[in-house]
Amino acid sequence: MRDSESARKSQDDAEVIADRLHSAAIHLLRRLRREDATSGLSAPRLSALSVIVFGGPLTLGELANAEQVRPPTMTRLVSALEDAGLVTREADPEDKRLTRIRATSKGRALLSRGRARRVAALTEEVRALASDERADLARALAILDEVIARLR
Amino acid sequence: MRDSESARKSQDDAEVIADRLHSAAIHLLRRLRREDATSGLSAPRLSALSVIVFGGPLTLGELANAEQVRPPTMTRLVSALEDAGLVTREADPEDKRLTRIRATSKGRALLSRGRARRVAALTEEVRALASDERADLARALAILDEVIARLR
DNA sequence: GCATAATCGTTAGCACAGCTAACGATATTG
DNA sequence: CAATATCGTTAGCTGTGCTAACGATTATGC
Repeated sequence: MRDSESARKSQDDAEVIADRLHSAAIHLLRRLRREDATSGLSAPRLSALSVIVFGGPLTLGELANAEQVRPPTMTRLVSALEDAGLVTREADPEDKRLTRIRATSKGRALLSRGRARRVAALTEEVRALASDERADLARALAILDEVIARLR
Repeated sequence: MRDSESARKSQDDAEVIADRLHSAAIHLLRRLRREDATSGLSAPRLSALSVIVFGGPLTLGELANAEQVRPPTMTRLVSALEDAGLVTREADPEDKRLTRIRATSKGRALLSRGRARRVAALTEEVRALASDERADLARALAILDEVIARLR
């Protein structure tokens, strides 16, 4: 294979892979939306709660940043979680502009209890894979995380 | 490692992988939403158009099924594409209940022209990967496609 | 053959997630 | 101490998903 051909092919590959990633993400989320309903929380709310639980208390801005969402969007997500009694808002005594968001015990409980169930269907399918396939997937996810992080 | 440990670990792995997949899909789509705006079409519309262009003329039901979406949702997606002059609806002469949806030349043009641009940022990052990383990703996508298909 | 049942796509109406613009409250700075 | 910057919220828009209900058409059963 000549160099120019090789270069073109690698370029096509990148495009095809990007396309397939895009499509896979769309279809995966459409499927999971349904399963998420079982735990009573939508995917974005669950994702935000997870960050709050595992990332300790955070300000709303930090949270919006972590979730790559604009502040008004995060305000609403947090309000929904607060209404459900899963997180609390408390004013920072140092800087009263800030709102610290903290998970309640109920929020932590829901997350650990729901962890198995909320992506149950997906977990089931992943579990059914051969171990080398699972390894491929895990390796790809590490790569993907970096790709996504670099997309800022 | 004892068998029970091994079994538990593989179970945990499946759960962790499922979680990470979920999270990666959410964040990837949030990032790509912005890029899609460049081509003037949202991700779901682009995805539907792609199926129409490459899958030949389809009925609305077939399309909804292919995209794993309910008929009313697909009706609206198709209406938007039709308003943009990218697809046409035509009644089936055999069975007048059916609507055949076909891509216009404008629709085909947009897709091939926009292909590079619409996931440009993602393509860029994928292209920047080492070739073995790209291979990992491609292999994982094949596995992922099957996992998603089995999620029905 | 004709009434009944099933199928297809649409409409209506709801919930939710994303965005920008604009605004008060608080901190920082000149 | 006045002007400016930052933080979070509110208001209002667009878009995607759903279910329920409905007309139009086709298939079925008597």
